[in-house]
Amino acid sequence: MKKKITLKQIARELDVSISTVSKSLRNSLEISEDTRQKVQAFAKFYNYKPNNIALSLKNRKTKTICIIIPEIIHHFFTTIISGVEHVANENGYNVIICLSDESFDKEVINMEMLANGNIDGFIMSLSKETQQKKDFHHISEVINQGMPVVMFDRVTNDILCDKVIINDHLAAFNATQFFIDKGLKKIALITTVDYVSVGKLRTEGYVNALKNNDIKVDESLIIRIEDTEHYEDSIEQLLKTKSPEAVFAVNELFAVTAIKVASRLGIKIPEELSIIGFTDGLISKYSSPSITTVGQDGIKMGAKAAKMLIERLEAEEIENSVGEIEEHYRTEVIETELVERESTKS
Amino acid sequence: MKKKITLKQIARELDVSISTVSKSLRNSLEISEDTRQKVQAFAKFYNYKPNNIALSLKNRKTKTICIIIPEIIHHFFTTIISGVEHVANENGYNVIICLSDESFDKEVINMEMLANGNIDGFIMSLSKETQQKKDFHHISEVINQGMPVVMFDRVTNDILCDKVIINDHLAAFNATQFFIDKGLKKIALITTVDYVSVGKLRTEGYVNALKNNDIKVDESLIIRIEDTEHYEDSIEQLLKTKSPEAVFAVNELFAVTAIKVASRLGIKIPEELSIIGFTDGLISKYSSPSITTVGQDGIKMGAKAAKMLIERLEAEEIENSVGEIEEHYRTEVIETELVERESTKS
DNA sequence: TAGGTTTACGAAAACGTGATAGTGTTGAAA
DNA sequence: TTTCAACACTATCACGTTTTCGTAAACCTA
Repeated sequence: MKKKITLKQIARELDVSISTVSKSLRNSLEISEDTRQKVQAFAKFYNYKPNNIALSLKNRKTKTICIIIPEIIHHFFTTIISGVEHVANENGYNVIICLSDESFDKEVINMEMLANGNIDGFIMSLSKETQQKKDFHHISEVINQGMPVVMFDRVTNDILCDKVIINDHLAAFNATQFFIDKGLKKIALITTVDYVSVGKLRTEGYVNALKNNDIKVDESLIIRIEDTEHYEDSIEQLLKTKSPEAVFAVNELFAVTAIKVASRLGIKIPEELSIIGFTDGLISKYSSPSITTVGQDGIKMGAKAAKMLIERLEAEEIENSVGEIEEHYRTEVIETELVERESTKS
Repeated sequence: MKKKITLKQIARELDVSISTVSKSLRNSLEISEDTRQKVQAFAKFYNYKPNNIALSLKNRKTKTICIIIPEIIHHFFTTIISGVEHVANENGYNVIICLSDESFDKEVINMEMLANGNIDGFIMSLSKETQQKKDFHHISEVINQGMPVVMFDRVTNDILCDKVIINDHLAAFNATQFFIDKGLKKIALITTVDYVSVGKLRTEGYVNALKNNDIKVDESLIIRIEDTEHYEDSIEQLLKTKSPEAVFAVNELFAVTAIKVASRLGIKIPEELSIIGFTDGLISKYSSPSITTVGQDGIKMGAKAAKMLIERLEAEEIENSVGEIEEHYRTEVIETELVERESTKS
């Protein structure tokens, strides 16, 4: 077992100073051709590679970014990671992932931990608990220390920073309008409780679409699901007692569950019931019937977020030498599109 | 914007030495009660937290581990991450993820990059390309430098290290035997090309189960799918021309595709065709009919791998002070179980 | 040959921390 | 009065880099 070699060891071995070794390896003109070659050959032979931690300490940057997500066993977040990772790697950055497990405390601990030098910036989506508590001090603190943060999907207006979102409101509006255009009026909504920002926005989009078409909003057609809940029964109740013509579900799981329940009840899809879900994941694609869904491109979203973060990081470097910091935060909107499949009439 | 404060700044501010500050904060008895309190109050007020990078440099360990996976948009690997992350966090470790995208080069680059001080150890599953090339020099090099590696799922015998696997052979054997016990004999296999280690093992398990029951292995009932391939047609061909009674697929996607094709062809499941997949992911669960599958507990597997790695890291610390290193590598086998659902007769 | 310039290298500081080894003052025991 | 210990703190080093500054020696110029 041969441990990694350091500049110091090379210096001792070749009987020159550490500076000389360092300069030789960086091809400084200060060093004679002779010495340079000697050092480089030696370094190559012993497979010298600079220690990244030492470099991080010296340069005050780690070339590592952290992405905090509420859940990883969730196709959407997986695609986000994929997008982030790709862009990060292209720019020489590593990615640390942290899972908040939808918990406020874990989110705080992770951020505080990593903010102490480990990383250069954060990309994050808020946990449910954080959104519920509306406590964002850990985020503002980090930003205050000069570390850039980019939020995506589940964001908040209480924090000023770069953001990447989809237009949840519009997407839900369009999905609902899609039903209406097909002549369907009794449209049910399966959504989350209101503190989940995207759930709330999607609910609003649904409501507005109905209002816009002079359709009365029937609260009994709307079910709001708490996360822990066993929601299959609620959906069954809805389909049985209300027999809606269409169901708009704010995520994949709700949509596929609606399909399961419907087929158990002998309701034909899409003839008797049309269904649109949210998030174009594997489930929607491989379910039978496959599910028409609002596609949100996680890869694009993750890539955008990473790009914004890295741009800010590189900009910082210049600013640091120049002087004043330009704090102009942007909010990027990623477009959605309705992916039509078998769960809706064509 | 107030940047993070350092020991040095506190020292200057309070007009004491850096050592005094450091010791005060670590509650050293060398420092008077008075000074200690003063320093601690000041540090708390300015929210002092030690810089992790500096600590890493000093202690020669980063409390960070890296997990390299071939793909993230894949439920199994996602559960692995989840398992690793959980155990890592419990033990105060951070997790860096790297995606090899099934590419040998990316795997090498990632490892070489991070091996230079960034992390304390690796958890990895080989990329397809690496398995194909059978080139593992990057891994042995890292191990040679004294950095522990734990391999999971896609492993190789060419490298000596800790491993976590499932008994792919036995799992496939049992799944096939399950069909046979139901009186099915014409059993098709949808598998991967042979260089994917797990694919190969599962194929062998299938073959052995047949042989064990004196059923002739019919090569025309076996299709081997290259990753890039558009495999839907091959499956359709198989079902149409061979009309098997059962299909054993070595992953979820192959299984669900077989179901799609079968229902398009009007083949009734499970009456005319039984299907068993591999990996108990969301697709198997939410497909209609839902898919009977060989469940491999990714969370348990990831957790085990993380535990093995961390144990080795903590052991190293002791060894370093004691002397000789005990290199006794273990291979843990995670049990699988058949999750029966609608795609097989009960 | 004195003065200046180039060449080729080394010393030291800095990044932030923690451990080890000192140091000066005080008070008490011999 | 001397000696020694206890106390409360400081100096220094080390981790591995890079970079700035300094400086011998060699060379050139007038």
